[in-house]
Amino acid sequence: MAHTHSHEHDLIDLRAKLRGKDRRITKPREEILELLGKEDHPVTAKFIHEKLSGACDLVTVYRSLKLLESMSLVKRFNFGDNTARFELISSTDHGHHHHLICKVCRTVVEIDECFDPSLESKIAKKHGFQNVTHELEFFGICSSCQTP
Amino acid sequence: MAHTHSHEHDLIDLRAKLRGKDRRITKPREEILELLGKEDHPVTAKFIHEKLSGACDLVTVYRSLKLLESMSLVKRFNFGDNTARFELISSTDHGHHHHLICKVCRTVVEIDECFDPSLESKIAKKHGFQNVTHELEFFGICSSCQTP
DNA sequence: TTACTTATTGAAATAAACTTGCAATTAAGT
DNA sequence: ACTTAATTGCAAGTTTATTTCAATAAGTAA
Repeated sequence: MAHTHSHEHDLIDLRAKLRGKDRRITKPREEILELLGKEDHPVTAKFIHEKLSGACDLVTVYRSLKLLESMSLVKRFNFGDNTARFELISSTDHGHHHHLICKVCRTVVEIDECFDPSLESKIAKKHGFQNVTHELEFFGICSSCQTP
Repeated sequence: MAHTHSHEHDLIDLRAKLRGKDRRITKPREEILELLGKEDHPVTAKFIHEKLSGACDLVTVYRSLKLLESMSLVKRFNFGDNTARFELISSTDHGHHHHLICKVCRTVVEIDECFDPSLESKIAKKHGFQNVTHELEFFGICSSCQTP
């Protein structure tokens, strides 16, 4: 999904959001954003660090991702393996979409479909919650991993 | 959901599933199952260990939970905080249900509702996946934590 | 019951993901 | 260019979970 909008635009976003906030545009932040712009699926902090091969410390990757997440430029996903994965938030879906993950080879497919939003408002109303969102991931066995 | 069936029944399940499998019924396994039978929401391994206060080692809790999960007696959930939570699988929903979690106080509500299963089969078919399941959790702000 | 076999446990060490403290660095305003 | 404070790198520390291995105990058979 990340590839659906240019990373020039992400950098503009970054600059706009940082301006007048006692925050700075730094090389690591730009590089991480640029890398995420080229990835089609959520990636781990470790992956980013390795891809950037020494451009910055792993600690800086963690810190930058946390900042970018707090600025709604990046979204954190959880595929149930105790490792956070990060994806650029696209302007088309505002970061709200899901994934289909192969339980065998861990291949990831981006999913556009979602259930009807009325389910969410129904649940919110029933339990007196506000600002209800959801995290949804699908798991299965991809065609390559199916035993005939 | 766990409280919807008696833990006597879980122990029968445990014995039945372990029988003739080179596996043994042990005190830690029985105690963990019994404890889970009393909990209404998923709990962490650490929580179980503390509640059992020295009855067994934390390592044994991890190992037992893994075994119970592999025997489909217990289900693992992920609330996005990099800590696995475990819940007894009830006979009514076979462990398939979801949660609504308050982002502020982390209160958990068990949710019976789910979206139409046709979405899942549609996604499976579209991408050539088999045995597609999903993990879904809702997040929001509970009535107590809403600022007026 | 007792003896035997081996699954299971506890304790310590290890692994992996992530965070924190602090001195050195560097972005950005004047 | 100078100054200030946000940011980085490095080392050390946390937290969650796994592995190794000798000691223990569950199940079986005599």
